[in-house]
Amino acid sequence: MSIRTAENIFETLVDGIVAGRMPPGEPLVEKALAEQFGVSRTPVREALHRLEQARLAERGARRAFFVRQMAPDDLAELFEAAGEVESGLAALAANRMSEIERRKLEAILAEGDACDDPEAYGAINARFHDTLKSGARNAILAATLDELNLRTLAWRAANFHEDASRLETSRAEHRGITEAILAQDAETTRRLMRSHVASSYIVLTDILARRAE
Amino acid sequence: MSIRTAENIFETLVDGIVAGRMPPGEPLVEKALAEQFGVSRTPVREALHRLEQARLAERGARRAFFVRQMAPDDLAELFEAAGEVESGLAALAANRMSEIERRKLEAILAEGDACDDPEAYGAINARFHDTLKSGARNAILAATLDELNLRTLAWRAANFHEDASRLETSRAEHRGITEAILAQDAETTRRLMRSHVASSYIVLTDILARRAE
DNA sequence: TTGCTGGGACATGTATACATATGCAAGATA
DNA sequence: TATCTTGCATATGTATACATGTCCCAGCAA
Repeated sequence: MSIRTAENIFETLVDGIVAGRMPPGEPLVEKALAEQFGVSRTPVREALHRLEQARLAERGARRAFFVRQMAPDDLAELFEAAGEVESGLAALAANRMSEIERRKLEAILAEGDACDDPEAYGAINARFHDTLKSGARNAILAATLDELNLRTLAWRAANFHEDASRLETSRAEHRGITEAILAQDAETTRRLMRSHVASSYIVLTDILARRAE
Repeated sequence: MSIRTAENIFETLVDGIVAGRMPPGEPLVEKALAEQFGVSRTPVREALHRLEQARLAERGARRAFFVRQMAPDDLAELFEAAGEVESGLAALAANRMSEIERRKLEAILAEGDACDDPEAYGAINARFHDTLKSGARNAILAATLDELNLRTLAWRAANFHEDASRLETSRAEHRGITEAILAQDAETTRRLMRSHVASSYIVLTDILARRAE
């Protein structure tokens, strides 16, 4: 695997941050990264600027780059924002999903019910949310959610891994959302999805609080 | 006014696009812009990449940059997305605005009622929306709306200027939103704001349709 | 001891030269 | 004549050298 383009470098860095290999606060120095990837500073520089715009990197003294560090308040805002956007998408999806997509959603729900492995469930969970996202027929709003989720992912990865205890709750929430969508009840769908995202935020803060003890 | 930094070039280009001086489809060539601004290609290149990320520029053949051209469907999606985000912000604001902010909102409303100049009303309108945006206490969601609005602004500027006929309708919608906020009724606020944004979209498409005749 | 000042180190910012890719047109060939 | 090839024009992509700005620390003075 040879990294030669700015695009590849950007993706590699995003992956490193989202996966937690590059923890918040880690310095990102153009020259060092250039040597590491075997390229000049130019493409690295471009990748770092894109990271900054994606809010995955921030700048400190000497305008130096670092992997972004988020305060707890920022995290609350981030999840709240993601909740508003994703619940908007879900409400649109309730009105617009095709019969085939509704069937697919039910199938994914059933798959989740039959799954006890947290890691596999994570993949099913992603497909559930992706189905709603594409069912909303709004690529711009979907891209907006993706941008926000990239940041929540980065935070989660740096702090904790999937928790099996939440599995049953998540299943129940997904079931409620699915039922609201099948009933084409947009406002109920919106409310339940907002609550679902908020609930995942609460789980996260609980884990952090327990760890702090 | 001497332009020397990438930041300044970016802002200058954004302003040119949003104000409609650089119409959709206009080619953005690194070398030509560099000469025009009296700098090298490097900062221009950086500015163009930022424009691309802000979705104000797009790339065509030879990876060349152009001022972004939006299809009517994209415009519908864009306004729908902005409506979801801004209505979310408004709903949050209904629960969170301070007494002082509520008074300010009423004052701005009264100011708008007493104003008949479309251009001055535009400024008052902006203050109305800004007050809600800051009242929501979520900087991330507010920034998300700003990004989307930059794109709607670019589109509007390239196509039409403020229309006096909509003034009375806008006033009535603002009044409804304000009343819902004073009543701390988040869900009504959300609904009215979504409808308000949709209404401005309809006005825009009407103007375009009439022009096409 | 404390505070100010100047220089050096180090990071990003910019300029410029060269590399690469692609669309287009002209010309050769079937 | 139609098509394929080849070369050029032109745009961005990358490498490298130099410019700029700021933090830090050493050293001197009050």
